[in-house]
Amino acid sequence: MTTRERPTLEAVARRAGVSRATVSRVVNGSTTVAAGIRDAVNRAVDELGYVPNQAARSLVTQRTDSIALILPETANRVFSDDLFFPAIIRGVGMELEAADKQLVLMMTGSTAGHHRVERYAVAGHVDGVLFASIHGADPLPGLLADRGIPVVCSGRPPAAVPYVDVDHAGGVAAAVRHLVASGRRRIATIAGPQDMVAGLERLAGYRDTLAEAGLPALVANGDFTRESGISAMRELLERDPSLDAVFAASDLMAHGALQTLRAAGRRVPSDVAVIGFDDFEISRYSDPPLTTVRQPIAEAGRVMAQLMLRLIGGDEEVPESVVLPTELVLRESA
Amino acid sequence: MTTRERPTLEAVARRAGVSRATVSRVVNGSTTVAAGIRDAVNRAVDELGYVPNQAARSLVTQRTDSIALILPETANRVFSDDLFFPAIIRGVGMELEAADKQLVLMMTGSTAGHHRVERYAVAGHVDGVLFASIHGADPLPGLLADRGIPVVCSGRPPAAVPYVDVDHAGGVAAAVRHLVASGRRRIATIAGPQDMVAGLERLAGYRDTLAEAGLPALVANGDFTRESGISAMRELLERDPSLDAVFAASDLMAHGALQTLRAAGRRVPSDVAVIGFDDFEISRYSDPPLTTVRQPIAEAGRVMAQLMLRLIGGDEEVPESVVLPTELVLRESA
DNA sequence: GTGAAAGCGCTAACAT
DNA sequence: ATGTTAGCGCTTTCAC
Repeated sequence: MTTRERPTLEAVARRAGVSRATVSRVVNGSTTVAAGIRDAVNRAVDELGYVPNQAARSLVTQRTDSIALILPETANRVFSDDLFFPAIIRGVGMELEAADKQLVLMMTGSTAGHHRVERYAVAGHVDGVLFASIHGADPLPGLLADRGIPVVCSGRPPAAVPYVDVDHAGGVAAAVRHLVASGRRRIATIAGPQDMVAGLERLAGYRDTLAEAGLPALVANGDFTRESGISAMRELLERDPSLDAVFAASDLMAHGALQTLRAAGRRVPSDVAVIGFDDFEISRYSDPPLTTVRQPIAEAGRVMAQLMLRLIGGDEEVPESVVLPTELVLRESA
Repeated sequence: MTTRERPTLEAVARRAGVSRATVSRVVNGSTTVAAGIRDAVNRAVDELGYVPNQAARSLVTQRTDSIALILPETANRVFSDDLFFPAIIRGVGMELEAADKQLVLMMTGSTAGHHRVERYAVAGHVDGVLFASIHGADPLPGLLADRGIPVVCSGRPPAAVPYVDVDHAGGVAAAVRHLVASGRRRIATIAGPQDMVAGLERLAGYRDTLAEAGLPALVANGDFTRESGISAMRELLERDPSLDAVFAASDLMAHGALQTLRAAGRRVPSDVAVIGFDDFEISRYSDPPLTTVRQPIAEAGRVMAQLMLRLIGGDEEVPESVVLPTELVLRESA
């Protein structure tokens, strides 16, 4: 390892024949420096390959210019073929890049991970914390907010912090109404995890819309994964062989349902209509292509990042919440 | 914003009636502190909710306990349905978590991003840098290494830095030999991008193994994406309608090829055998399920992280490279 | 417009 | 075993 000595402000100052203060001004783009001196300093910076030491700078400015995005899941879950996290990371990443902030990704499936994140944020490693999804009554967002750390959540959070969400109820209502309108009468659902806002609200939307139409509910539980979709669909077929439609709270579960239906000899959509939720790429390539509710996940990520930047910027007018629209996308499965 | 004052070492010391040095010792787990004092200090820490300021600590220790993982792609590419990056992130993440190091993910599709990363690393924000995949003769790994920053790459890098790779040639040879052994004689390939080691070596492996068997090569170019697989397969069918097998350098391209073949009325595997490379989940769910070369991507990530930890730890014996085995996984498509 | 000087909060010699 | 002291590299008043 070369472990070459990094040049300091001091070294640049000596080389340019000025004081440390002046070098600092030039490096930070202050306008009150004579052009000649500025050029001399810049030359010295280039020659020495000087880059400011971030720790020293943070120590005095109390800023790090980086933002954490917390994914409260294990790495296995975050980077499964569930494309929710990738999308939200993409959205947040684009926005932060534009603002020249560094994105620090943290996965916290374990309790130990949870603790690490808390310490990390409180230690001042980041200027703010974004939460990508929340399970149950996770205390972390509230804890950090109490510590004075700017926090923004995706999905309604258990604490009073700003959040961004999508219109689950509206999307589900559109899906279920579409099924009803096309003559389906035994409409089942495969619900998402009931410790997450997305799971809860999609199930509630299903129940409400069915009740509105005077139709009975039929619910099996899943956890958004394909495997859970496969087994939930089996359970549903067993409990009501006459069902003629199913709304799955995620595309992956809908995809699993498709497999179970095929294995059971049911045709989609003639025997059973299927609708998913997400509009991931998989829904275009499944057999048959999946009718689904599109939710703007990357957009939600962007908006989260925007809110965070405003919080950090000391903006007083930051909205408490932003809800983005969803949209039913019709394909062959329903 | 509560922006509550964070307690400092000084505050804890006053409260516990000891010196700052003693508090520092307790906080950092030094054993040379009397039990009574240690308890008093810990009590003060708890009461005040003290957490060490990371910037101050880094400034003196010259360590940050975080490691960057560079993904030299746009966010769109990293988190497409190409599961290469997720797998490597998972592997790296697990290993670093076990070592209590923080993983900092950075995507650098743009040139601007490239520059940001260089400054970030040189500014001492991280103790070392991992590269997840390299395009062409990317100068960044070499640049950072020259600066004295520990670097580990995935895939043979353009500079003399330690790297981890998988046995592309061996996997491809197994695939092509399997096709030859099952009687195929017009074996085409859909190659990966030729500015990446993985693309180059898989194509070379294809050419070598075919030459060995005395069969002619037929090559179309792709970029690992499904779309490129679709169009490359069209091109191949046009150039040689009699082809009876195709080896695609990625599962996604193989999946695209499957679609084109179906659209063209060819049956798989009876008319045309198809083999992919990756063994992503998609290969189990495609129609028909895909024979493919399994590469241990997550494992490669783990090994990268291990090498990095050893570099940082000052280990003299760090190997220059580690090559992991690949394996042909037989399914219905070939 | 530029320099001198005072810390930011912490760790690590060195004394005791 | 504990305290004293000297910085780590930078930004930022405050003088000039």
